[in-house]
Amino acid sequence: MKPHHHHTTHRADLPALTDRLRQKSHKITGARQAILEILRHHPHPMSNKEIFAALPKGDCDLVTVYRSMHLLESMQMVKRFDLGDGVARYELLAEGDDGHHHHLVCTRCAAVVEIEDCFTGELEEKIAQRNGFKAITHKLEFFGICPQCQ
Amino acid sequence: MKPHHHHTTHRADLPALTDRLRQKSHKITGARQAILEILRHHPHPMSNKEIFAALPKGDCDLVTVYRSMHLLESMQMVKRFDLGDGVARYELLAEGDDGHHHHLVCTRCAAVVEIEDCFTGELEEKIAQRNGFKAITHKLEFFGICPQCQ
DNA sequence: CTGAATGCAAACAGTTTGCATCCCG
DNA sequence: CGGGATGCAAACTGTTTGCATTCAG
Repeated sequence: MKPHHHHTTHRADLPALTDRLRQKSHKITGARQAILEILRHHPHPMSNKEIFAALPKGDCDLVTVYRSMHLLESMQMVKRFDLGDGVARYELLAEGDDGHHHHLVCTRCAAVVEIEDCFTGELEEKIAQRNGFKAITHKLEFFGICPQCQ
Repeated sequence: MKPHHHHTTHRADLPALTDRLRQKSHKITGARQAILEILRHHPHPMSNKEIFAALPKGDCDLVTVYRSMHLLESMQMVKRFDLGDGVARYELLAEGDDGHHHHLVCTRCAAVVEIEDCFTGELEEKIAQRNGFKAITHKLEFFGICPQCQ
């Protein structure tokens, strides 16, 4: 039985992460290390502003967070999620992980639960064929009221 | 066999639409009629700016479009969709229709196809129970490359 | 006539960009 | 030392708000 990925995937150590930067000849800067360190300790999607706020005070500029997240996304070291407000949020990806999973978001308190379940590939294939589309992907997020807020 | 809803649902005539405004004692203004008329003739989700652009020149202010769409959404006369960019888009709803359907969006040309299929309610129930959430809903959108763009 | 609806200007939030300076490799 | 990375200011987009004016009922 293949071990569950789950949140252990977020626990790659910092050297392993910076190595991935080095391999693509990007510089290992203080800002990037600090950002990766934040993401490593945070299992749920974080917005740029949240990352910035979590950073040791004045560690880098908010703009640098934006630029870093773009870089990390293009390297597939993080995955971007849209949770319905117009705010980009990111989660660290394990190497080789495509990060395909979904979230269950409380509409009252914004608590987030990771969801591994998904519908079968058949549905996607059917939709692709019927409409002649290729390379189909999907975005799926669940919303509801969490136990605490009920 | 129940007749397919599909886009015929968008074809309610203007008087029927304005009646729904009247019933809730909202005023039937030129701007609102013009906006409803645009939506009626447009089967796919439209952004505020697109609606504004489609309006007979200078028919109303962009701000009025925003305010009108909020009103129509609160009355459940339109449904809001998020297609992944941070832009709100709206589709007219038939009376009593909850508008639950999804879209298949071309990532090259932004063409949109309405999708009626969805996964079974079982999945949602399972997720609700497992996590103790209530009143679960979901947002689901498909992305791919349309026949023309391939 | 009266409150709801509108137009206009301005504020806001999230994000991107230009440019001079800085610092990793 | 050189080019990528950063900070700062400013632009940009989508959206919201305040306020005086207008108009549907």
